Amino acid sequence: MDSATARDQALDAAETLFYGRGIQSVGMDDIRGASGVSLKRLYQLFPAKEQLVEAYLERRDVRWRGELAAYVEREPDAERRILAVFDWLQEWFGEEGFRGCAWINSYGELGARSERVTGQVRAHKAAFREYLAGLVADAGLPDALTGQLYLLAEGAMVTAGITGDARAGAEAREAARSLLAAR
Amino acid sequence: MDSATARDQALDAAETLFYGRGIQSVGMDDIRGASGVSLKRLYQLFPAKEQLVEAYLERRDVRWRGELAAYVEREPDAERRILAVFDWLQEWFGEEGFRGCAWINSYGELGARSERVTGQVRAHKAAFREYLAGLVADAGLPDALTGQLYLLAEGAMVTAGITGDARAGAEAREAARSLLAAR
DNA sequence: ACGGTAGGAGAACGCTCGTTCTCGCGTCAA
DNA sequence: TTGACGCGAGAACGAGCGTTCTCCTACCGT
Repeated sequence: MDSATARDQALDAAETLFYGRGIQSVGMDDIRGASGVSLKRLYQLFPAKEQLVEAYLERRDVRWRGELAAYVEREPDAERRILAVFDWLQEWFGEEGFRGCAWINSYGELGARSERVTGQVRAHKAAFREYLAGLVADAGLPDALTGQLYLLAEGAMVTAGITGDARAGAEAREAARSLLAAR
Repeated sequence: MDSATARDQALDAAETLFYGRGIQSVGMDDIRGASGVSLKRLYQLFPAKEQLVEAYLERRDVRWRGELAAYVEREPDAERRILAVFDWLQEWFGEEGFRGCAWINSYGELGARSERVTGQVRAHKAAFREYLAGLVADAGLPDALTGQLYLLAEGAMVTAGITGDARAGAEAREAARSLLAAR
């Protein structure tokens, strides 16, 4: 097995386990068992657990935002694209194994202890907000809407995670529609 | 020192440390050091750490909702009371040592592992939502608004926690005002 | 005064887990 | 063929921590 595939398998296992059970309750040995990558190899690829955590969050960030953008781009109308964000969230909430936003959860778990994790969470959230800002600008809407839509999305993610109920997505979409209609 | 004050001091220390540094990174020994309550006494009062965590969340829940309600009640107008919720959130966000919502953070840290913590988080959020529902009903507004306002509040809490910026409170208040005006 | 009990300080125990080390095997170049 | 090397399996090490135990002191009723 070459380094690249070992890295991929390690990250696949890390993502499944960290997201599903939390970061602190997953040991490096669990990663080894789930990935088939030996401890020695794991520590060659990621000299410490924290770096595996960072790599997990980074790879997930790229994929998460990519999937969102791909979904939203299927909608041609600029204003409807904003609502498509909430449609996508709702679909995500309904997925098997959904356990809330990985970054919000990671922040709750490690934000007080790891600067690097906090940095990654902030970067991810800033990127998502920037993405929303772009959609708002493309629709010719005032930038003040961005923060409001962003808060709705965050509220929906955290609520869907805690209650396990995808209804939060629909409520957020409704609220977003009201805000768009009001301005 | 009698049992009641020992319990109070233990809970005071638990609240400061658990909220400020996360639950898992605070040991029972830290609680002892910060509270002055011996380990033996701690384990008499709370037979396991998880029960101290539960007691911490429960006491904080009562106080948090009490303070919110006391603040909101100072506003006589029913509709403005809803906005007062967001004013209160913003003041909270600006407080020294604010580190986000204790329940959201606890859920991120322990939600995947502790049924009881998950239960407490859900109960707290349900109670907050119910409180909002009461304000909405008192103002003669449609109940559909409740969920939307709730999501704004949750989004503001999680965002203020992650960014450390109280601006989220003002944005949420603005969004709430729009939603109230639209209906 | 004195035996008994509660409580404090902190050592001890056992487990988990991040990280490193050992050992043995297979591979490959010379 | 052989010796160096890479790698996997898993033991080992050391720290942290939840929980319990030991020992000693102080106070209580009689």
